[in-house]
Amino acid sequence: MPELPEVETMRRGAAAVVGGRITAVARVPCPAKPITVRPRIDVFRRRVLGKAVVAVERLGKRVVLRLDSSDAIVIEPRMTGLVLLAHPPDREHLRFCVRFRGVTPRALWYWDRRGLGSVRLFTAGQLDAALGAAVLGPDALNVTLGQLRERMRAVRRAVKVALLDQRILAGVGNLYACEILHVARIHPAQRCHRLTADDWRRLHAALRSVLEEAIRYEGSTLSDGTYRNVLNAPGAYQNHHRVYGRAGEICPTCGGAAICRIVQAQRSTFFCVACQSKRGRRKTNAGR
DNA sequence: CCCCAGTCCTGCGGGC
DNA sequence: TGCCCGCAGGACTGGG
Repeated sequence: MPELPEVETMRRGAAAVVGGRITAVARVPCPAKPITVRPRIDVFRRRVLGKAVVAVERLGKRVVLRLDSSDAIVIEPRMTGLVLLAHPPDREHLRFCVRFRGVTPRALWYWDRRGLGSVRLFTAGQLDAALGAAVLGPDALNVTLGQLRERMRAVRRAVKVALLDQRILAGVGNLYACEILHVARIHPAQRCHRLTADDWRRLHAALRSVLEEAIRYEGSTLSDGTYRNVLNAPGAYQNHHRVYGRAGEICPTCGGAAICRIVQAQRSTFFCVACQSKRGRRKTNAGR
């Protein structure tokens, strides 16, 4: 489930193709239902052949290859997509290939077991319309405390659900939302408009620290083993998860309570009732 | 505004 | 032992 740390790891790896000139693009014949590629492959090919990659960027949970034509190839891995420069986990789920001259490695692959992801070619204008600041919130790694507070405070939803909304903040998914709220000691069902000034400060600090720590470990490879970096090596942050997937285990922070699992917006939320009490952070419980 | 259910998709593991 | 169902959830859509 690539979220910001996994996609950032892909981006850093894929930056090796900057300067390369595209010599071929192709869908890879795959027994499963084909992934979404837009526009049609013949049009896609005509627009990118001979163009050079000038930058590899990340937009939320997407990898963007900027071309010298001002077009951009946008790879969206969704649940099980991988950007690879070598050694795919298997051949049968390879979906798309871009070949280059002038750089090593000579090819970039898109691999996707479940095939929920996509590869799209956008003009600069299309990219702004689809993924510009009016659509996608500020990046979770760069957002300021003030931006975070103002954007999230505008909704009355549970803080965990709001963190997953890419229009409010880009990059956080289910796993890291759980981890961030645990470090921030905020109850995931707490409503955004009820958070205190100190809650916002801790949330902002935890956002940065958890995401940066996860990037240092090259993301999380869960028990299904899907997530890999561009060289097909697993991440290591799963060994440092405090709450995600650990229902019933003792909280590593307080050592005094078991981690609970609840469901919010049809997704699993893991948290510690002791560390992340709704009442515990407040000066007074009057009225509750 | 907010919430929910359904959609896409495959692999895996729990339960019988 | 083998099979089936449910679950995993990111992004999106439509209905209440």
